[in-house]
Amino acid sequence: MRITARQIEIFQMAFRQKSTRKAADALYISQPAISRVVAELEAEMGVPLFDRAGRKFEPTAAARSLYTAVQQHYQGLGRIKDTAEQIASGTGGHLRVAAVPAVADTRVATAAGILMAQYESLRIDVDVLNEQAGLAAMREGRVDCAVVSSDPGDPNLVCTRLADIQPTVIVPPNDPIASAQKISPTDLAACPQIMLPVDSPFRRAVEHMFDREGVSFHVRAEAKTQTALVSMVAQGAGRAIVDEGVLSASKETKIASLALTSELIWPIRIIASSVSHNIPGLQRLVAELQKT
Amino acid sequence: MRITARQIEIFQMAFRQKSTRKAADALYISQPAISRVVAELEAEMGVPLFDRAGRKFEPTAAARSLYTAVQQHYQGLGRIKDTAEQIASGTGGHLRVAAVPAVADTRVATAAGILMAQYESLRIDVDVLNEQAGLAAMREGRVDCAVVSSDPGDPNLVCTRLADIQPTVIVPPNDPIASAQKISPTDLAACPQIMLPVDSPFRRAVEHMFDREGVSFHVRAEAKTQTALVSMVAQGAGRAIVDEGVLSASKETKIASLALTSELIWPIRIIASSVSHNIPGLQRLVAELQKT
DNA sequence: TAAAAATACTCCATAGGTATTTTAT
DNA sequence: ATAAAATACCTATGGAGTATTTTTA
Repeated sequence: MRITARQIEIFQMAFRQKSTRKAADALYISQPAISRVVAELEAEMGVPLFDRAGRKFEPTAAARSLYTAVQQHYQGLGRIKDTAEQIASGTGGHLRVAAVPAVADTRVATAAGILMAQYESLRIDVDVLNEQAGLAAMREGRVDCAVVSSDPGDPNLVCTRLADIQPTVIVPPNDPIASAQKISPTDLAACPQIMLPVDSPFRRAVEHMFDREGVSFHVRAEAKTQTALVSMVAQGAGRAIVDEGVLSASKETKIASLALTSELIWPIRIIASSVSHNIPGLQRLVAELQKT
Repeated sequence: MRITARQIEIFQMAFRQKSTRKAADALYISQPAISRVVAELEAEMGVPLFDRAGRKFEPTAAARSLYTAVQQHYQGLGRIKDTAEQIASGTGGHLRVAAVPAVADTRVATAAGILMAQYESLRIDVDVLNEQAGLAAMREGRVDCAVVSSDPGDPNLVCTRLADIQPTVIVPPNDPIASAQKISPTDLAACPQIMLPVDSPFRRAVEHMFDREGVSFHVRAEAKTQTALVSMVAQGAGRAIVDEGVLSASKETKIASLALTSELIWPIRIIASSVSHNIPGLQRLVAELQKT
């Protein structure tokens, strides 16, 4: 038995209208087309679907049964079309993002949250992976894009630079330097720092700054994410350098923030395959990340 | 956006196989056909679905999103085809039957029960309507067939005669005649009868028998269905003439049954429009009713 | 006789095929 | 050099149209 989508659509309308003429008008096709397709379907099933006694066109019991089944099981291509349109507009679908610890739970999570709040049927999973792991996950197809710091320079990958991170020093409120506006790396290094793990590019950027200034520092503790860093500082565990963005993301009040006198440039980039890059959902995410 | 069922089917396979070649083999069509249809779908959506870096053919994030949606919302025509096959074989669908009181809750209900037990997806609704009401319901399309006694002789209707009802006299066990084998209408009329309503053809058949024998009878009570008749007799309320079939259908033990010395011929027929008559589900019902 | 469905035919859009080219292992 | 995908081109099926016939209210 060979049943086509068109046959079902025409059958549905014929059943509802109980007339080939009306069904034809409703579907903007000719009356003989309805006649033909319904006859075809009947021949295919070997069962009469309409009773053409006189000039009537009444559904039989078989037609009612079929119609019920069609209503239950066949939303047709309508749903698919809707979903396809959402995917095409970037307002639907499922994106998997890898992000380095420095931004995963702040900028990326915020952007993902904003988009998901805005678009009901959009899903964005954020995975916290360091730079190498993130790029590896992308190549293995486990994520669709990766937010990292350095440009891998792979011609197959599209690399978009987002707003640079603005580093801020955070200290507990009772810290002697809490009331200052700015702080130099030398002053900062007087106390041990709470830092991200050594494999974090942001950690390396911080280390590089201290090196440049000829200042040595001590590690008080390590935390895996920026928010963990903030929590530790809020508990009075010590000082840390974080992305400015984390302060707006966290509701923590028991911290003071100061600017650094020395420049600490740490770019963030989003990497995707040149093909995936064109996917509207991803473009929306990039746009959202660039707003900050 | 114009998406066809074929595009979705081909996309599904291409996604699963991650290869145009393998998808082509799986669908028994040529490789270029896959290439073309996938390219078409991408053009239609304006979104790349596969990453053809090198000679790879890897689904993009958009493709995964679309595939998930397709899996969730599109069983395609498969389900419809299955249902259509069930309707075509008479093992599925929905039949609405009108039946006169004499047989509704006995023969018809039994046949419907047997078929529904046998075929999970077959539904048979039985409505108890007298002859005129049943035929009217059929003409108005409220039922698909009617089980009645007389042949309406309408050329648009197909009338199939089922096995005639075998009338039996039922009496309470303590009735003086309970131990007899046969009973004459005259003996029967000595006590008042419990009967079906006057509009029942079976009631008229019984009345006709008494008339023919020149015997007058009294009505002790009226009951709407055969099983109600049986219950009343079992409680000792009096005697009744019923269809033999009701005895096998009811589990009532507190009754005795006797044959009649006089003939009481009461045919039953099933009526359907000449078109509905060809519906396999109905034919199965007729076959089941004829077994008795 | 008018309205509804069926039939006869014609056409063309497209799904699919074959042959070939391109590209990356 | 080979395997995979894309491209070019051709064909045939069937979906849909117009014109017409049949049938019954």
